Amino acid sequence: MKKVTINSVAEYAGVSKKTVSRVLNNEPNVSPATREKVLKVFKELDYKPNPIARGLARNKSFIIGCLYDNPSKSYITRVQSGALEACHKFNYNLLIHPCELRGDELIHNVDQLLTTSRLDGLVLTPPFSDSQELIDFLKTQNIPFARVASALEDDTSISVRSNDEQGAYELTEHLISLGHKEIAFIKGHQDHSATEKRFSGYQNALLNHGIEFNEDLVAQGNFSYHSGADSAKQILDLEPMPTAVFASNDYMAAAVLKLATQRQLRVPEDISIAGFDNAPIARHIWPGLTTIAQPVEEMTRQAVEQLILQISDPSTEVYQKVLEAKLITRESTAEK
Amino acid sequence: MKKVTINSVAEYAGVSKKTVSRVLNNEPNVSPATREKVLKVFKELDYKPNPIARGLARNKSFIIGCLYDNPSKSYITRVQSGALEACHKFNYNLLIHPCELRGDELIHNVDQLLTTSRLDGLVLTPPFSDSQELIDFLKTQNIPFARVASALEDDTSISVRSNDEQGAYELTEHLISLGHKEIAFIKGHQDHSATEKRFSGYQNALLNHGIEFNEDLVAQGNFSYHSGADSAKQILDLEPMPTAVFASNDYMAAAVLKLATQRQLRVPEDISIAGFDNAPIARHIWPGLTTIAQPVEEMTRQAVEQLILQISDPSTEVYQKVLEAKLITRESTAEK
DNA sequence: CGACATTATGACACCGGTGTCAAAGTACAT
DNA sequence: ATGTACTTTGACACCGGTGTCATAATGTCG
Repeated sequence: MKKVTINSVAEYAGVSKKTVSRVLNNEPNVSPATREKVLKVFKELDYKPNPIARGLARNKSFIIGCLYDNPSKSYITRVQSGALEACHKFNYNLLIHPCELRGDELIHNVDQLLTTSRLDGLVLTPPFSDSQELIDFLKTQNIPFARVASALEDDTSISVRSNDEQGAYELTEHLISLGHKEIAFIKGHQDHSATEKRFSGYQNALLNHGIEFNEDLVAQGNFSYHSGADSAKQILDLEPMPTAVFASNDYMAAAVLKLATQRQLRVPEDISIAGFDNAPIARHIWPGLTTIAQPVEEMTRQAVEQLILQISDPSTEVYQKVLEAKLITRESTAEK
Repeated sequence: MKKVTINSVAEYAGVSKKTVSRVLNNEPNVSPATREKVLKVFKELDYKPNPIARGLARNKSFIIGCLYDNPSKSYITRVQSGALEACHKFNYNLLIHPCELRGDELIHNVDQLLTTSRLDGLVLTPPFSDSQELIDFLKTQNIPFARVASALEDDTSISVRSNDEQGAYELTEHLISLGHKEIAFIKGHQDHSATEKRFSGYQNALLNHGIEFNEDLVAQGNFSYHSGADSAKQILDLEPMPTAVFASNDYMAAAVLKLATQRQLRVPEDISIAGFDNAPIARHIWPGLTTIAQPVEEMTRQAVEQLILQISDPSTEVYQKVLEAKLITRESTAEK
């Protein structure tokens, strides 16, 4: 079986390569008769244009890269799923590239990625979307990129995030409205801008409701389940024990719930627990976790969609958007 | 800033394109002096070969595609992580492509994928690795592929799986050894070959220990948490209630645990629960789930590695391997 | 030192498309 | 019939590499 290329199609149809190319790309100035004829040959020969050849000619790959370094599997898959949705809408494909934020390796690693696969653009997810160093590098490389879920101020690059501060504020307010005053807080990873945002949401809610902020109630996590387990120990060992715990994501909240249950504490009767993200685990455990739903897929979908628009027309205005986060109450929080 | 291509390098170094190409690919027959000179120019101009051009000339993309349709996020990320490990070892990249098994769309969808991105090979994960239709199609397309975690017999394609039947057998035996006789079973998705394997492992263990198989104790799930919740209801409503439940994966087991806890049943005192896969959730909940650890990353890593070897040398012998599954006991199972 | 093998190098076609531009064809007004 | 504008088409260069093959340079040996 011989390969079907634009040349064989042209020969078979009795027209020039260029005319075939015109039909292929729906370009104008092809007579209906010719177009018809070529299309028929496409079918007959089952012609499939070679994307690599096209890529070479147009200097495009129709591939978007997705960078991440995140312990949460569900977060990653949600990001991927949103990105894929946008990609497929525009006939792009998605290449995934997990790598580590830390170390001088990062820039080199990304450079390597760009070298080995001509990506048309890059989606950055936290913590990369917060890395000024990486952003600067990508600008020098002149490669389009979009940032997801980053609070970092940079109005020259596409950014879609959700309102972390607002979300944390609402959740804290929810706990306060249930009568809680000693509300412990588990912080996220220091490299994520969301970490500080969520923390200030918590602090501001306390402030506005006349509750004094107590540093002893704050534990430093890093978004991983493991760090949540450590923080849980620290918090549940406090005397007096706080009546509520607000963890910066659901995995850490799940870790608190696990330890609490192990210690025969009743949740929410003895202690209320809340998370952030509305990860699947939040509803896979009992009691279900009160949390803040962050529209991860939607953020990524929009970011990638805008990225692709930016790629096709670099003069497109830079898109920056903040989506709403939403409180979801489940069984893990209750009146004090 | 002008683009640095093989031509500019050649000109600058005062040699021909071809010589530059030789240096680039570490081909022999280049004098040390020339090689040195060209390498120096690479550095000076910061030359990066264009992978697309190379791809066109060699008819290769250095990209592997990964196909999946799986409700388990952790499974997907584990698959990806194993695949990436192998890819990066050989300087390949990974393109992900979730799609649905059902419907005539599948073949068309995959065909589309192959058309829009010249993949060098494809990794199939369940249920695709079990789809004879897809396998046949890929063979006609002459595109190399490797199957992960599939019990489907096909010794002409690369396959790495774990011993599902053995794993299920051991787990069931574990429950029996704890004194359980009424052991409910939740089956997985019908399209996965692992589903039947795990089921027969369960049945054989019962048989070999003189316990009569009782069809009423079997519920049909599909590996999703949701289906686990439905099956859990069915099983926990049985009278008398079984003393143990073996779910075909950890998500479904977690659903059983959740419902049991909701109903104030004590696990494992009132009922033992076990899963399969050793997904993260198995240790993120309390009590931790007794389960079977399946080396998902390792399976995928080996599969992709072999796939790449196959790509570089089609005469390579077809690799087929069965890895061991391992029993992990946690707190969710105990003496009857 | 000449005959011959071996190594080093470059010219050129090629991979399969797209972009540019000129030429040919067609429509319509004068 | 002729001029003009517009549509349709193809020739050819080009994207940035690799493969083939001829030729030039070097090494080896009697």
